[in-house]
Amino acid sequence: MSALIDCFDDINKSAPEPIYHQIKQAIEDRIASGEWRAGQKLPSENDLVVALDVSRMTINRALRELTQAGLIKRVHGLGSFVAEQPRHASLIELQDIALEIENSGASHASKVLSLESVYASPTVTELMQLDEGATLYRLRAVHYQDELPLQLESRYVNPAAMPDFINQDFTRMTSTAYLLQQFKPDEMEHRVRAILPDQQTRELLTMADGQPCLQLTRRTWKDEQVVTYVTLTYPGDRYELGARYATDEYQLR
Amino acid sequence: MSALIDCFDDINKSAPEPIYHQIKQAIEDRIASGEWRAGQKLPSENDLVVALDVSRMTINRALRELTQAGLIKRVHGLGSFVAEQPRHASLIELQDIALEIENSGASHASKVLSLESVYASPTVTELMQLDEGATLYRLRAVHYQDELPLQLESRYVNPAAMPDFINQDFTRMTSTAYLLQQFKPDEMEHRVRAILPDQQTRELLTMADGQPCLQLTRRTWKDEQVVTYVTLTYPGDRYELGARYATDEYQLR
DNA sequence: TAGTGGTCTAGACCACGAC
DNA sequence: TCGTGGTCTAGACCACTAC
Repeated sequence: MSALIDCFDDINKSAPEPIYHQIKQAIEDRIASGEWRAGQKLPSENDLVVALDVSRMTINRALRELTQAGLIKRVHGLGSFVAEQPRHASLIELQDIALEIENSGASHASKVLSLESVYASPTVTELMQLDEGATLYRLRAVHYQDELPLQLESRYVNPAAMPDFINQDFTRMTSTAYLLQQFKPDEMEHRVRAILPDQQTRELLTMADGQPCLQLTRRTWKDEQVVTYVTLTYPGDRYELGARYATDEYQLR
Repeated sequence: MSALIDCFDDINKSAPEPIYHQIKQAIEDRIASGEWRAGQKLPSENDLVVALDVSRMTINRALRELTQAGLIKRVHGLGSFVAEQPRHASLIELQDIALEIENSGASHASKVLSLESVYASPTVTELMQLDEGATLYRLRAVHYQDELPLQLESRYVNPAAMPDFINQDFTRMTSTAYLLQQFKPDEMEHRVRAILPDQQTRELLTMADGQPCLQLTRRTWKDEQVVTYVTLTYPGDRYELGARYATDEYQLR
């Protein structure tokens, strides 16, 4: 067990970051990197108390929150284990389309249709809580899964929050990857609809006549400000959104 | 402040239910009942320590988890407050369609098309993790918003988990309300698609030709067992799914 | 019986917000 | 300055699991 514990050298008790948070992060990293595999037993709370020289309550909080996040499973009397299935929850998580496609074993490519500065329409002004006459960055792009178009992205970005957005090369990195690297949203809103695409959308997604699209719109906030408003349109016969999770983490009504 | 606190008489330290959980429940109840309104200040942790005669760590855990659940907001140095907007998150929460419709100010009605015991098809057998040749309860119903059909419900229920399901009168209570009253799911899975409805579905939902449907399928687990598998089909032009939430509560990747 | 996690206590120090 | 929440400690008792 000591080999598992040695790697916690990076806990710094005098850092501004709370200790329980450092512990969570360290464990998350080890699971994400594959160093700790699904089903593997974690060090016990007492092991960690000794190894890290912190109180058991602190360890307990870190492990409890990891359980709530679905990363580990705990069994009373037995121990803590890396969770079997990392839940896939694209409905409620921000996931980079490129990663999503590549994780499924396919190859991702994208084509930027336009990246420009535009005046906000009244609708967008309201949705993004802007002042009248504001300018916005607008990106339109198509994402391909193995040569087949899978997603049409139409994104507005608030220049006040992301001034460099317009200078990026989004053929090299997706807009989602760029934005996630720039900020962590405080709040998100998702809406999902079934629509009939207009002719342009149908052509961009190479869809047959009469086929429906799944359309997801998302707004994200940072510091009470709408940073980005994006509409993602998918061919109905090639894509579905999904989410699976333990219900402890959510409020039922 | 004492008036706020008096109502916590129902905390029982020797009950099997953990104290922090009883406190959470008591506060949830008061918010749900409207007794505590949005924006209202809660008693401070120290107030509650004195009033309930429990340790501050216990109070803190209850309030912290309520914060994670989005029911209250806490401001360092200021206090705890009932959250402004009860998030609407029908994408990730189980919500009774009748309540959802009535909360929007419309009237709800439903028609039961069939409620019967059937042999599980191979597909359903796999989706519900059953043994071959198992029998299931199946409910088909249409839900109306102000006379206009809004949802077609096609539900399979595991009789091993819910033996009395087939004896209920689902014209008086929705299946969701019944099931939520019977159990709290451990785990849920959602999938969302855009589809073209078949003719029967189109007629049941009184939809125009060529219009798409939004289709949500959901499986819920209790004790490692699939309890119910439901397909909810909505007219694409009359319904959208939505969710808004603080991102603290979720894992980003 | 020994090891595990679940919960709880009674203190403590600190940073933040309002005054 | 005072009251607030954020975090942490060093113990404790208990229930569960495996042996």
